[in-house]
Amino acid sequence: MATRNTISDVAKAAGVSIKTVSRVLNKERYVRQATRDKVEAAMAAMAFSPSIAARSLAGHRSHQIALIYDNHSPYYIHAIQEGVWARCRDEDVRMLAQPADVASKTIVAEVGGLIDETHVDGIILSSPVTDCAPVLAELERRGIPFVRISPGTNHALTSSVYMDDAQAADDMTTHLINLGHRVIGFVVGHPNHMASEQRLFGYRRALDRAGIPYEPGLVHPGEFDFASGVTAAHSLLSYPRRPTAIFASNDDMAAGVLTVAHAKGLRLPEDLSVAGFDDTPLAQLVWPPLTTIRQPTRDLAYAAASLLFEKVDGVEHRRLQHELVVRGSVGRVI
Amino acid sequence: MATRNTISDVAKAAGVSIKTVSRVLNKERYVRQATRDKVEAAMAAMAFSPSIAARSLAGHRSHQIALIYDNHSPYYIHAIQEGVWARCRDEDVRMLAQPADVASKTIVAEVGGLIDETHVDGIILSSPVTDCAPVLAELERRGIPFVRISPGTNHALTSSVYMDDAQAADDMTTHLINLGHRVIGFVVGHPNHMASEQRLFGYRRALDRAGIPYEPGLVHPGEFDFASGVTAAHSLLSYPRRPTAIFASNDDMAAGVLTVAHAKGLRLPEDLSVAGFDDTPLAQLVWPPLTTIRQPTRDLAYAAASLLFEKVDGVEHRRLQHELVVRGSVGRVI
DNA sequence: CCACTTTATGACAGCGCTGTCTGAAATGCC
DNA sequence: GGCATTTCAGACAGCGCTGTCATAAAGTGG
Repeated sequence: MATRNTISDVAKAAGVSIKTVSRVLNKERYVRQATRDKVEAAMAAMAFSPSIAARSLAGHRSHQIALIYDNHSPYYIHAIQEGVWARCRDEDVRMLAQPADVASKTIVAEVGGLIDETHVDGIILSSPVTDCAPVLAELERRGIPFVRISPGTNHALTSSVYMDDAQAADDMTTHLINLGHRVIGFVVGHPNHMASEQRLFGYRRALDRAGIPYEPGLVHPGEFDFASGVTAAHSLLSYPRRPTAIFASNDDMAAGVLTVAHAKGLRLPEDLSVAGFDDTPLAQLVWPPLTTIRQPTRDLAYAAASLLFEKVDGVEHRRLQHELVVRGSVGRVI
Repeated sequence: MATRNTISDVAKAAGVSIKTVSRVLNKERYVRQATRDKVEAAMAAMAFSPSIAARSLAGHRSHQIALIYDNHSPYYIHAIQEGVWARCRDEDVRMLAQPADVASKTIVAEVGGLIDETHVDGIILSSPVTDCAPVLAELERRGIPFVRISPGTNHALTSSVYMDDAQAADDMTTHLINLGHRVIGFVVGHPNHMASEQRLFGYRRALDRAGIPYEPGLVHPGEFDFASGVTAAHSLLSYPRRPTAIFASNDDMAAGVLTVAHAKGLRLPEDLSVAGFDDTPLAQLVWPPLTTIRQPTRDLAYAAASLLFEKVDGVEHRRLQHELVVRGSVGRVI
């Protein structure tokens, strides 16, 4: 096992001082182009990669950021990780992916420990950690920069990226209404997620605008997972005023609705239209493929990382556009 | 922003030297219980977390390991990350999740850079990085410990955890044969993954044993994604000797087959039985739910991390058991 | 009771970088 | 040309820990 290459080795090879190597590494000013080239050639020749440990210890930066999430949808996490990671890669920064549990009493200690241990330069929070008050307070207390992805609360607090969940749910509901549906079931999302409320709000707003009275019996709680979609579907399909369409707050729950409909021998979408939300890959893996809302998850994550790196003065909120994706699971009412 | 707590602060608070604090931190011998208690109380009181940077720089360990993957199934990655992460947590070690691209020419440089930058103590490779020869050579050259999850090659090289893909595919094929199927289509997995060959091998072995001749026209290439399942299904279902069952090498492709079958108006499983592999959550989100092979992904990852931490002398290969999961997508031939 | 081992603690260097300070060379301006 | 300013490069301390070595206290055996 060869011993590690250090900037001293690079300096020796390039015939400069270690400080000059450090300058090149950090893209600082005041290095002649010729010197810079020499140093870069030396680094390339010995495949030098600087020690993050030494850099964090000596300097003010660690070249690392953390992504904290507590979400049980693998698709969502995967997209979020991918987006943040891609942006980090551009910036030569390492991403630490950190699962957490917002329900745990030790979450603040865990986040604090993470920061102390790793010296991360900044943090990206994804929903629902975005709305975990103790965590937010701790981050503020420490003065560490952070950006939130799709937060539900305290929009003025810090930078964030988001999409308009209410408008998206409104769009979908309106789409259903335009196709003739008047009795539309709705499956609410997980209560931990603020987006759940937003989506419900959008559903109600669209009904209001169309002059369709809101009917609590048509709204069923859920938890963003397949099983709760199944439960909700059973309940909604046995409601006296049986819905001609069910709009689930995410694709997993919509898949649950689909399964129940299949099991009951309903023809889709003739007997029942089903709409989802998120446009996860799952939406195209079920039958019929789901009409859903495309949530730009990966792009939200990418934008969040951008915001963090740009160290925007003050606070910036960047909204990304959703999109109604029409597939086969929703049809005109007969 | 309070300035960081260091072991000097802890030492002062506990009335001992920093070295003693270090000893407690590292669970070294030669610290009296009373002293240990004092130090631990002081650490708890100030919520002290040691700097990984300082520890890696000063010592031989970094308390970090890396998980390298190149897999496009979010479910798989999620399960792998979860398993490794859980084991790391027990050990107070940080997991760095690192995506990679086995097809890239720079992958060796990237892995090398990761090691140099982060000083990781060990590495876990998941398929197909497990079989990327240049990466394996580089790790060997550096003498860094690593464990492979479900490798397809060089079983003698280093420790690994795996399941018996061939036997699992054999089990599934035999299950289909037992239900009366004689014309069984097979969708092969991604050529980068050695498991693909294994599964094909198991399929052929089961046919052989049952005395059913192997028919190349019933085997179609795939890439482990939904789209290739669709393509394969179109091809297989228009084959002159139309199969009564299609066995796809993973659930995503099986979902593709299902979709085509629905689109063609086939009744499932009466007109066509469809089997998957992996038992990802997806298997239960489609209709009919997939008969598939449960792959203990999370447990494989957990076991891999265990193997890494146990620093087993020499090489150990730990096999985990698969399971045939019977659901509604496979039926008796009529 | 003394030499010897085992247990328990501390002093101090140094890991590989960056920040600060200092000084020399190059450049601009009248 | 002379002086201020900008550009470029190096010396050196020190970040927060661990490894090594030194030293002290406590046990052990004849």
